Amino acid sequence: MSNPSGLHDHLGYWLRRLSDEVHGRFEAELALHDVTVSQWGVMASVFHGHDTTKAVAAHMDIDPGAVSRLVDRLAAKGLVRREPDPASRRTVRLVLTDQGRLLVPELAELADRNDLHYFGSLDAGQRRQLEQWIRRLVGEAHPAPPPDNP
Amino acid sequence: MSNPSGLHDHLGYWLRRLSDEVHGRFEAELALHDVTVSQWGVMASVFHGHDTTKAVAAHMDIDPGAVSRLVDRLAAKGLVRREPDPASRRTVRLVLTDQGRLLVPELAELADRNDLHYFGSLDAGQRRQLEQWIRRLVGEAHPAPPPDNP
DNA sequence: TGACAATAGTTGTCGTGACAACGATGCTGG
DNA sequence: CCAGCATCGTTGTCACGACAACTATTGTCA
Repeated sequence: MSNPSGLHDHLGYWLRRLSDEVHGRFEAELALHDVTVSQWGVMASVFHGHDTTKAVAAHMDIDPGAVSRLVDRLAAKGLVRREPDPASRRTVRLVLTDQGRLLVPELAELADRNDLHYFGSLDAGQRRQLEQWIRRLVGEAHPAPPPDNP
Repeated sequence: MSNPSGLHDHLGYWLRRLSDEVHGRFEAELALHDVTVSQWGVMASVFHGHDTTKAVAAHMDIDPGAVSRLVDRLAAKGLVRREPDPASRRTVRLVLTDQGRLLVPELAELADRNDLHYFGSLDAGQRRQLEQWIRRLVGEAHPAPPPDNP
């Protein structure tokens, strides 16, 4: 037995490895549309009704600061717009431009295909099992942060 | 059915999510020793005989450029040294300092515990199954780049 | 109501990793 | 032998995400 343990002895390493690969391939596909994976995440979030910096950050599980800068880049490409919220001057409403809205289904298609490309070799049951494990493990270690109750 | 698909509909998303969490918690543990996860990766690699920029990059599956900068930071902390290779002036030998070598087993211990913290709720069989799937999926999409045959 | 706390968003700074360009060195075949 | 190619390492540049500090606003409660 090799003491101390090495990189490859940890599931965490293989997890990152697979995650990076899936991400990397998707990134390459999206590049043809001049969009990154994270940027797609923002667009998809807004499309599905998470139209605020905070909401997008929560949905994507990343930092609001990161979202802010992602929106900067999407705005520069004319895919997303920031609009004032009539109800509060503190919040910013995120809106897809026409161009952006048209792009979303196309990119979602790519996302679906990418998922299938990587997990297609598992049968439906295995895939369900894998997803179930992952979703269970996610958050299991959380001290359960209370969700925003509006 | 919601057309188009959203973020959470993809296994790739949950994979990244779990990977980030495992990584994030480990990062916090390592921070007490003033080391990052990637930096630990380099130290562990060197400890186990991958004592070259290229070798470390291959072992960690990241860019050689990234390794170079990680070594910069580790060198600044006095954990790793760059030494000339007697056999070739083109290669750089990476060496753990005494301080660095002493740290490795301690950090490996943390890595082990972190893995257990996240995957400990799966029984041994499930854990084996999960690792087997992940390792199979990694590289399955590769066009199989020929490894360096020395 | 008016001070104080909480919240939304942005920005500064850091470490990371991909990709590409580059310089230095080593290798190989004519 | 040496011209040209391959390889190693480093560096420039970009996008990303964490954390923290800060501004502007909104909410609370005494």
